[in-house]
Amino acid sequence: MSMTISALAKAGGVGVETVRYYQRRGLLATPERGEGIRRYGAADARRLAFIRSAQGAGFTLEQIGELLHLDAGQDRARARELAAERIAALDVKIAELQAARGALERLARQCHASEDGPCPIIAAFEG
Amino acid sequence: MSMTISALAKAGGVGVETVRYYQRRGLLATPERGEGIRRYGAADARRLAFIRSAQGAGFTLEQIGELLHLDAGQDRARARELAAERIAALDVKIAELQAARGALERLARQCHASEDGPCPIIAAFEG
DNA sequence: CTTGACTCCGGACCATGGTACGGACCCTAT
DNA sequence: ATAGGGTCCGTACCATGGTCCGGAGTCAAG
Repeated sequence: MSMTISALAKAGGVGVETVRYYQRRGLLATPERGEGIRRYGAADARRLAFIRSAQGAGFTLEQIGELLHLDAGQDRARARELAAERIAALDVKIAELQAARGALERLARQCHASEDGPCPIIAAFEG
Repeated sequence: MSMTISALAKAGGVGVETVRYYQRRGLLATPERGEGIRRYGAADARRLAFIRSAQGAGFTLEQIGELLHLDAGQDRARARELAAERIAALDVKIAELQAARGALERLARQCHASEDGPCPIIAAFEG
């Protein structure tokens, strides 16, 4: 079960350059090249999936690096701490976005309702 | 009611350099300097507030520039279009963040519950 | 009328997360 | 064995949204 870098990239849904970038960042290992080309395995694919998944949860690559170096259970307290921080940050962000969404929707409706005078969408932000 | 650039920046809760950056981007006007220093007025402050506010709603500076050039009611259809696009994008983003939050919280609880074996927070992302 | 703070301006620099380039090498099918 | 694609690697570049720098000019208080 060994892949080339492009197979790994495809498996992770990223470009080859992105894999190489993650290697430079220390997020993915760079296997030895045994007289030829580097070969990647299932562990690399899982790690890449982890990175994309954690990224989807809003972790930065730096935080993901830390998570990765926590090395599966060695420091669960720290992992939980990072998770808690992230949850709090997500709560703030979600609330912000919901507020923005509500405001925008209200404005779009107002704009639709009155065809004359200044556009409420533009006017409203100025307050 | 005239301000210096730093008063304007302070009023908008940004740094002087940010004001100057917005001027370069064409988001804020650069008043004439009548034999001396540039002076800013309430209109500039409102415009700056608009920018920050729209930014809070997730618009990029480029989109804000477009909004601004729509010039208060000249093209309400386009303004509504931009708002609708933004609302849709916000919905997607909010859903993503909520999913991430749920997953993280579940994992943190699991991690707390079982002190041995691999840390679920780390293990889970690998799926 | 000098001193210290503020302003002006162009250009360089920063962080984040990649993406592209180019020459050398390797691998596989024909 | 040779053509084509894929890989390797360093380096440069990209977009976004700023942030800082240095030298010259300006302004207000003492």
